[in-house]
Amino acid sequence: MSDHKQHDIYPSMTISTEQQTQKIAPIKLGERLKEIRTSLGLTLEEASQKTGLARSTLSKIENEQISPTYQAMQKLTNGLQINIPQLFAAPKQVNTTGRRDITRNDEGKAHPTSTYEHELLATQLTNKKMMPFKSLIRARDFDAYADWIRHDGEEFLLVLSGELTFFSEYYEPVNLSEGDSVYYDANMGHMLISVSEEDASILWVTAS
Amino acid sequence: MSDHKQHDIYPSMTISTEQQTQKIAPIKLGERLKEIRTSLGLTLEEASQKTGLARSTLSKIENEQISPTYQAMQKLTNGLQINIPQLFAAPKQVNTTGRRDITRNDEGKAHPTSTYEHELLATQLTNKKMMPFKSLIRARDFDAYADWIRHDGEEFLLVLSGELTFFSEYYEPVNLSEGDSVYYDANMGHMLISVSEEDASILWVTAS
DNA sequence: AGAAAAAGTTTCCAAAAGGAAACATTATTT
DNA sequence: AAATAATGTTTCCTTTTGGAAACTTTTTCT
Repeated sequence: MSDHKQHDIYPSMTISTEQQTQKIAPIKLGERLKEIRTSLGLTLEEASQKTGLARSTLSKIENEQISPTYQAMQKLTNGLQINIPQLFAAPKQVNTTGRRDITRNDEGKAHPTSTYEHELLATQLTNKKMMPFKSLIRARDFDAYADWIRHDGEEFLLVLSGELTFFSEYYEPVNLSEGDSVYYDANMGHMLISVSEEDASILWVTAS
Repeated sequence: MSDHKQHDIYPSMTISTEQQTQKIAPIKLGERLKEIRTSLGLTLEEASQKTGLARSTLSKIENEQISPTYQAMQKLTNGLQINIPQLFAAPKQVNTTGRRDITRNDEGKAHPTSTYEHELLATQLTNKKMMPFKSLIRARDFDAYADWIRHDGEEFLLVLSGELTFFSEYYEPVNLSEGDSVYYDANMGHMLISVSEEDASILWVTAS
């Protein structure tokens, strides 16, 4: 399946693709190292023994007098039991807080396709970890789909009404009724087909 | 609110805490750099201009003949528009695939508390990005809670039946009816109270 | 307070990194 | 296929790093 096609069938992806890019501060390495060392309660001498770097070298790094080589940085991370991103990541992650977005029943952002009728929820918020939406499953037949739907991340769905069949690449098809739910890896091919009289309605939440 | 108390009230956290630790391979820096450079379609000369590092230096780094200094690595990441973790992270993240967990209606894992009656979903799967559960809101009063509920991550909830009031630290209380949904940062204090005759039932999905 | 010990900084030098240019290899053009 | 251009590697040399030890500052003990 081409990427283009995938977007046609699975428009939500363009939205759920909001990547939570790890905030990486171009931090002062020296300061950071000193923070780490002192928070571990280590003296330069102790850190020296743990890392195999000379006491003097550590001092110079902490005071930004030299720029350590990758080799030295590896000794640091190994010796102090931290990973490299930690060395650069600012200690406190930018924990977003205080955001809230209410979506009233049926007042989501419509996004119809040939197979699903999506209603995107919480569209006022960007940079979310999850992308929730309700969908009406229009597809009634396997052939409605060109190919498996496949995309990054994990997906959870809950049947709100009606009945449907959940097809997936590595499992037997399974019928789901109101109240049933599935959690699955979205890069495993999957597709849904309504089997009740009315089109089945589901809640879908994606995270990648 | 003490952490301990929070866990009493909010048992799901112990589960949703499954942290997706970023897999970090102690990778061969040279190989990785070459991968990045070629994938950008750059020659050593072009990369040299973008980064400000000599062509010869880049060559030596790629062939593991020298261990670049932090300074050099900063020039690399700036010039090639990547972030430092990217330089170390193995290119292909361990994309789990093929997992699937069905939870039939009312067959989740019960987890009652004084204020909520949780039914955890998809409990067969570990290391999930999201933690879904249905909850019956038993609380009828503000006082049922010792304090705001607050925890890491983001939360999405959809009212399945009944009516409830959503209290949060920075917003006016708001009433939610069947079909309404909210997305919010979970480290903003929050709590729910049923206001319909029957206890309200909701679907909750947490991601951190 | 003074002595002793511990922690941190600076100096000095050997070892390694980084750059300019020569050299080698691969692709492109005539 | 030879000539040319482009890309990548190696050499040579300067600059910087990293370590041992001297030195300074801070803490602890008498």
